[in-house]
Amino acid sequence: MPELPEVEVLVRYLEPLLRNKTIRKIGVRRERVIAPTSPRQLKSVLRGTEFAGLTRRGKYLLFNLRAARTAKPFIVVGHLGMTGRMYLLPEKAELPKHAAVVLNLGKENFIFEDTRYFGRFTLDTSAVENLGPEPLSADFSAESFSRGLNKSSQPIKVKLLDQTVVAGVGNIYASEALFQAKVSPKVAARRLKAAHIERLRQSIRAVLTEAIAGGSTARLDYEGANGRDRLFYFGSADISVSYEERLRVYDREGKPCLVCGTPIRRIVQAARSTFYCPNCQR
DNA sequence: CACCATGTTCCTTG
DNA sequence: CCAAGGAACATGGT
Repeated sequence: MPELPEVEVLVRYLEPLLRNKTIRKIGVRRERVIAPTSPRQLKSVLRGTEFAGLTRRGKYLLFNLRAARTAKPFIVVGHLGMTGRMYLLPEKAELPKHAAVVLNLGKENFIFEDTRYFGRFTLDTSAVENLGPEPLSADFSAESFSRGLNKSSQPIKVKLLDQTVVAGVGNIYASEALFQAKVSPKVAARRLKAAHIERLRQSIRAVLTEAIAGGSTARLDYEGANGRDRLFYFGSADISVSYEERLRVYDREGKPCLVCGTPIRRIVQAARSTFYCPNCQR
């Protein structure tokens, strides 16, 4: 699931479901995802606390909690890694195979499921402190973006994945933004002209904004153990258009560019796939 | 068996 | 100390 738009959609979906609920029991089924917090530490800190709110920073979820008695606020940092999901299930429902953390809220359980266990649900907030500006905020200015790029010899596509330059862009939307801006993924970040940087900045914003409006990309529904779908589509988000259809270049190797018809190319940069149109992006 | 996957961190090298 | 490149993490799909 995880780039900024998917996390944003998830946060909006979960926030009203969690607000004011009390954590009664904490189950840690995979210690790696809470590291460096220990299971006993997590349990002693979380037990009896209430969800005060849920926000997002880059691809991270920030669970704002307050101790019931003292009302002392603190934060749990969540991250979905590559395959993480978060949702509620009835207390009696069978837990999914890869449930990493389970919080009992009374009649329902909050589930953090992650097949690859690359995600996080931890008291350690250090990862969030090194993030660059939020791409949809005024902090992500032309000056800030230029500063983030102008010293780097790395290809711009690779640099867009650097979360200290701008927070929340991942492998899919990096290709999408470059395609929309008509910027080659291969050009060294420091070689980009001001006009290109500005076009790319606007495209990053547009692509992320559109994806949030689209509701979600990867599906947020959970397939129950018995094969029945438990739907986790949210609100009035329009899901009539599929994930693949909303992406204009990602995963379209060999298919015609939607602008000029040239076959889309796939290359590997920093061990990740990049998709681009060799004609439009130069 | 081979290769691919929405991410981050750690280690090495220069 | 910094930048860059690559491996590692862990599981599943095709």
